[in-house]
Amino acid sequence: MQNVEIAQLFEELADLLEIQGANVFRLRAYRNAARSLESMTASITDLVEQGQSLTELPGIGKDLAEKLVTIVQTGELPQLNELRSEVPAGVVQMLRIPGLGPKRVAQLFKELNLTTLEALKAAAEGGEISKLKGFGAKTTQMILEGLELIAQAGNRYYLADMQPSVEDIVKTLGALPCVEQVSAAGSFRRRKETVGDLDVLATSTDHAAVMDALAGHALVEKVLARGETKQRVRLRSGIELDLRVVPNESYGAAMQYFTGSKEHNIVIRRRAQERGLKVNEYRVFRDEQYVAGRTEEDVYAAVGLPFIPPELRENRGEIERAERGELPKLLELSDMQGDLHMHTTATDGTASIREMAEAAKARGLKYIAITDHSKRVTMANGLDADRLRAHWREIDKVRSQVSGIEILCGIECDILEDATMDLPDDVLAEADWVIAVLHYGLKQPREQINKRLMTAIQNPYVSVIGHPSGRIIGKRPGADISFDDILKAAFDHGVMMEINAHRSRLDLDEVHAAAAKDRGIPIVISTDAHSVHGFDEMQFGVFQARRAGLEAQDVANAQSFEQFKKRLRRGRA
DNA sequence: GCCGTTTTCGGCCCGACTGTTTTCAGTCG
Repeated sequence: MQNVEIAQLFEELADLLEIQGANVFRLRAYRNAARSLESMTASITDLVEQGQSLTELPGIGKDLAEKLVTIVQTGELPQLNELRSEVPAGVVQMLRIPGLGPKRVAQLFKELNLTTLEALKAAAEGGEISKLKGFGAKTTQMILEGLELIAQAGNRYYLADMQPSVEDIVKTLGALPCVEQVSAAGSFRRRKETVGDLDVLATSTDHAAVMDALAGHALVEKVLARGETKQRVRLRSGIELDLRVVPNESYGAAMQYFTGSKEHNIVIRRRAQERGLKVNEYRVFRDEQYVAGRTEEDVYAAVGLPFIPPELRENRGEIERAERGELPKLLELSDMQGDLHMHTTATDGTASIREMAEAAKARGLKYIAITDHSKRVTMANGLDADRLRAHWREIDKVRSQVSGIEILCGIECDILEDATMDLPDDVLAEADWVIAVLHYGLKQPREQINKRLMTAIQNPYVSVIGHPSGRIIGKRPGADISFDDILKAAFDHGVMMEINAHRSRLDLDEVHAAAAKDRGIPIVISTDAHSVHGFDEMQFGVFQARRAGLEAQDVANAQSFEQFKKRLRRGRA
C-alpha cells in the first residue's frame, strides 16, 4: 500500500471520529500522522516489512505505530471498519459543504437520520432542516448552495488556473488611492499545486472602500460574508476568495499569518510563547506592548529566525533549518537556461521544430531538446524508428537555420508494460537526450512498476525519467513506486529525474524532488510544451522546485549548456 | 493520540464572522 493511501485512512478515521465528537487533539494526532506519512519518501510498507521502528517518525507514537503495522499486514484497520459501520459515508461527505462542520453534520445524522447527500438535499428543500435547533433559513440556503458547489466541481483548483484572476484582483485593489500594500497570501503564495480558496491581504485606512472595490470587480459573482476586517466572495470560476484589510503596521504580521501554512504557524506561535511573546494577525506583542509586525522579516526576527520563503512554510523541517542558518537559496525562474521536454507537429504538438526553437530562443532559453512521442503512444501519432530518424534529420536542418540556441535530438520513449523500451537500443543510442516515461499500465503492481523503471534506469542510453509517477493532479493517482529504490538506482546509473512543469502534472512532487536532491541526483525541470505557449508552464515547475528546497545548482538545465553537457552520462550530447 | 532536560501528566495557536443564540456555538483559515 502506498503512503498516501495509508494517510487517507488516517484522514478518514479523523473525519469519522470528529463527527462522533472525539477529542480535538486526538483528531489532530491522526491528521498530523497523515501529513507525516505524505511527506516521507521511505515506504511505510517497506519499513514494516523490514521490521523497523515506526515510533521514530514524527507524529507516530506507540498506538499509531501499531495501527500502521495492522494496515500494512492486513490491508485494513478494524477501528476504521467499525466507525464506518456507525457513520455512513454520505455523512462524512457532508463535511465538504462549506459551513457544515462536524457538530452540525452529527446533528443532521442523529436527529434527522440523514445519511446521503441526496437525503440532505431533500430535507433542506422540504424545510425539515430549518426546524432543527441551531439551524435556520440561512443555514438551509447555505447547505443547498454547498450541495450545488460539490456537484459541479471538485473543491480544489490548479494554482496555474487561478493565477490570472488573483493577479487581476491584486492589481485592481493596488490601484485604489486608499490602499497602501496588497498581496496574495495563503496557499497561492506558498505556490501549492492546487488551491482550495484564495487569500488577498491589503492595508488601508478605508476598509469599506477596499471591500466595495472587490465586491464590484468583474470576476466576483457574490459576496458571501462581510465584516469589519474580512470579506469573503465567490468568483465566477466557483472558487472563494478571502480579503483581509489591516492597518499598515500590521502588514507583516498579517502576511505571515495568512500565508500559513497552519502547521508552520502553529510552530511559530509556540516559539513566540516560549519567548514570552504572542503573535496574532496584527502584531507580535509582549504584555500588550507592540514588538513587531510591519514586515514579515520583523515577525520572524522576533521569534529568532531569518525570513523563511513562503514556498517552504509547511513545517517540514524549514524552521529547524532556518534556526541553523541553512535555508537554501531557492531557484529562480530567471535561472532556467534550457527546456528539455517538448513536442512538435511530428506527434501531438501544434508547432514545427523551427517554431518551437524560435519561441524558446525568444524567451531567452539557450538550449532545448525536441522530444516527441515514441510509437506506443498511437493516439499522439508516436514515432517508430524510421520516422524518428527522419525527424532528427529535420532537427539537424533547423539547427543550421536558427542560431543562438542549441537543439538536442531527443525522444520521449515509453517504457512498455512488459518492462521493455518502446524503441530498440541502437535507435536510442543515436539520440542526444532520451526521456523514459510510463504512460500506460500505471495501475500495475509495485513490483512490475519497479521492474519497468529499473529497465529504463539501467538502459545506458536513457538520460532522465520523465514525469516519474504519471499522476494527473486531482484526476489520476500516480503509479505505486518504491521511490527509495528508484532514486538509489538513478543515482548509481547517472540518470536524472524530471520535474514536469505542466500544471496538471508537477511530477516529481516536492517531497520526492527534495529526496532526489538529497541523494545528489540532478533534477531537470521541463515544460512538456505542446505549443509555443507551453513554455509559459516553466514557472510552475520552478515553483514546485522551490517548494522542494532546490537551488540553481541542483537543477541540470539551470546550468549553461557546457555545464549541462558535463552532467550527461558519458558519451552523450 | 503525541510529546517532553523545567513536565511521563497536562498541555496541545488564535481570532473573525455568521446565525440564531439572549451571551455564544460552530465553522473557517
